[in-house]
Amino acid sequence: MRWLLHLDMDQFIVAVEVLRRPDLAGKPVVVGGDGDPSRPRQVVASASYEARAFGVRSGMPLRTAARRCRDAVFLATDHAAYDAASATVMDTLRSFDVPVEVWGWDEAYFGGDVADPFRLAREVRAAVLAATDLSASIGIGENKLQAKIAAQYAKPGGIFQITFGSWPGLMSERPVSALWGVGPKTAKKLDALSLRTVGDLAACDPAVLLPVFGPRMTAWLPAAAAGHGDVSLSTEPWVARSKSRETTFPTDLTDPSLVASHVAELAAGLTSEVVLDGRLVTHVAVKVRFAPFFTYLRSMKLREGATADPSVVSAAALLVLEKFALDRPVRLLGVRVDLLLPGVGDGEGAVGATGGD
DNA sequence: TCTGGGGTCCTAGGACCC
DNA sequence: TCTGGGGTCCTAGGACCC
Repeated sequence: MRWLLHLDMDQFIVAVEVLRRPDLAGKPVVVGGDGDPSRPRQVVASASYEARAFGVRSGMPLRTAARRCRDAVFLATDHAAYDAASATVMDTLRSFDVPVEVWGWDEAYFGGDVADPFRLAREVRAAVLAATDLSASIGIGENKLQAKIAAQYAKPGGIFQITFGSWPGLMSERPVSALWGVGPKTAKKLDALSLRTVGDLAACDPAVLLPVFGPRMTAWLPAAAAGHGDVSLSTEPWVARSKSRETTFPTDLTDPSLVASHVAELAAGLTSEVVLDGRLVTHVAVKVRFAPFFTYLRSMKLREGATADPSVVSAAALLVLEKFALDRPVRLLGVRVDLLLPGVGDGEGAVGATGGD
């Protein structure tokens, strides 16, 4: 029988920090930004269960977190540490004889044709704990959606199984937002159609969805609500489609020449990084967030085709920047470069598509 | 709750071509 | 010629996730 399992590390970022600071175990810990909650424009990346008990949530401003939980210990985010811990977790998972599909720092799908998924889950959980001292929860399902949701039921540190048989009993009364892929906007649109629970959505006539959602969503929503999901496992290493970097300034930028130099630097820096991975840049996008919070994105395909030249990309980024009227204080600047997929020609330089009939 | 950073995918409209 | 029926490319924006 084919089983999909989902490994989900428990409060991963905080857990990695506590490994380095064992004295913090069992305490309210909040990780985010530079770890200084007195500075504005920083948010919570991860909060320990003890901090969550005070209402601290990821995405919340650090200042708010500090107000809600006076005794919390605040720590700066340390991507390199999470990268390293994640690599150990995934290597451990890959040491089992099953396909593994990594989903970010702290999640992975695995499994396939396994006789005893609970046994596999127990062994994986024990191996991860032994290798990293980190706790994982594991969901078992007949597809990825079921496995992913099962992992939430398994938290913390447990194993939980969902099947088509148990799905309605577990999910029918839950809000549509419990489904992976249904966010606040979609939930609101569904609410306007009086579709509030997963059960409502599973039983609805797709014809009522079609005017509000596109054909894809219309097909997907009721299927997901009935517990259907992807059963494939791709072991292909993840290939980035794009790479971006953005900065929120502690105080707004008002000098357009500073804005321009910052954009040029971001673009050149990103290009240098992706070139190290043997990638070429095809498009460049510039993101500007004006005070108080108006965000715009403008982009351009590189006229000269895919390039590895940082100066070409930064010149293009400046061209894109000209699409903005920089007449207001700038709160955030970002640059994204889109990457040529390896093994794909970009058409530039290809001979004579002169065609015609 | 004055609201980060890094990603992916989908849709829609306009330009342009045959 | 006052008007069609595709198709593709490009950009903007929306939505979602961790």
